[in-house]
Amino acid sequence: MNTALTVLHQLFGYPEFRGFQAAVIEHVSRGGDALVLMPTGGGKSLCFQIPILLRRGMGVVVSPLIALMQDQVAALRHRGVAAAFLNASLTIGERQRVVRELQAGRLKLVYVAPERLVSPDFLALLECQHQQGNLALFAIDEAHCIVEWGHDFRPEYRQLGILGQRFPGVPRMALTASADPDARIDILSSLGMLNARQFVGSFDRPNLRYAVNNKKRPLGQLMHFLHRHGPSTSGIIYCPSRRLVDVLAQRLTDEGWPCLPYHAGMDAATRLRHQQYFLESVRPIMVATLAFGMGVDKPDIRYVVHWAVPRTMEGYYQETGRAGRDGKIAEALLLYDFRDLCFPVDRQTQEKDLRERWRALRGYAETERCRRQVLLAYFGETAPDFCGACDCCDKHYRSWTGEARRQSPCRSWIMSPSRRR
DNA sequence: CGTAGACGGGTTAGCCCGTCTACGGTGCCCTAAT
Repeated sequence: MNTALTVLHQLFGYPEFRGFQAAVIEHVSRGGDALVLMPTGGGKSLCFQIPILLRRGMGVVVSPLIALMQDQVAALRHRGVAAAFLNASLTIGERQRVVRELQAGRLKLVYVAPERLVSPDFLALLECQHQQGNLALFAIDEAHCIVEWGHDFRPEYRQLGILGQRFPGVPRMALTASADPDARIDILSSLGMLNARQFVGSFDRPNLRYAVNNKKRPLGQLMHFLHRHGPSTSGIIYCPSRRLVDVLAQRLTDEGWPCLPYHAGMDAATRLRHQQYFLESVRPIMVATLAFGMGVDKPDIRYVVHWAVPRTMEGYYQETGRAGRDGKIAEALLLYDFRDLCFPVDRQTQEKDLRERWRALRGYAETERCRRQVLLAYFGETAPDFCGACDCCDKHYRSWTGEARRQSPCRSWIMSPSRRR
């Protein structure tokens, strides 16, 4: 491990490894497969970058977004590492140049989307390297995409198992910040990696305060919340539809709040501009669909509000997890209406029992117990009965009207998900 | 669940109204035709 430590010091400039980084790196550098679960900001990238640097040949990193590839490659190049990405943001000429470098063995890391990775042309390229013993490692970053996107949205995510068949002997890792025990099994079986060693860190984010308000007059509740935080505090408001994003952003703007909309129906230039404004705090409130967030690394986001229940607990954990990266107190508020639970049903949830998903979200929103405990229990983690920092634990917590936090859980008992089809 | 758009029936002018159905939200990839 001395060499890993040397790389850490000299290339990345960190004094020491955190958590189980060193254990992962040792295991993978020796050729083992691994599943790594680490909260965002826990240093996941190092877990595959260092083994790639230590092993012979080139590492292939599967990444879901061009923006993520660009960020990571820029950071690596800045440190003098021969890294590149191969994707549609490059011109044909640039792509050809990257391919030539890859063939010549001059690249240490290459980042690609799953769509390209499983294409016959790219597999043939890798085959050639494999025969020369030049494949160091496959890393599937943001591996929860296999579960969340692979079923209907980006099916290539479920074809990555081909790596184990085509390139035997090359170690593989899957890395993510959110996967419950079922999702972990799904990821590993889909990749054909059930024997991989699992490294599971704690999901707890101690500086996040969780709260749920029953949704009554949501705009009023939101305004109250925003006033409490003030106009120069940065936050994200997640909405369930593009239309609602547009309407709400306009409404808040009319009321004088410095906010901007963000969703995938907007043109690329506008989206980029709005993201830049948000990161630079010129417009500290982002009203967005779930399109906004992956790869957004703004440390001082002080709150995340959900206008409606998100689609999954993983989604809720990821979206709220974008607050408080700086370690200071941040708030996660959910405006809960039971009826919002009933709409987002997609193909993925047919596989993982709909009732299960439904029960988890409802259980979180309606619990009388500590919300942190409920959230962590979903990810298979035990936690104390009392965190002292969620609305259930904090006796002084009052919802926007000042009423006691405990409210009757609307019409919850009448309907059940089985009513749907 | 809520909503928007399509459709058909009842009429007799261009149109209102009820009912039914699909959809909501994510991003890679430019793989064929001028």
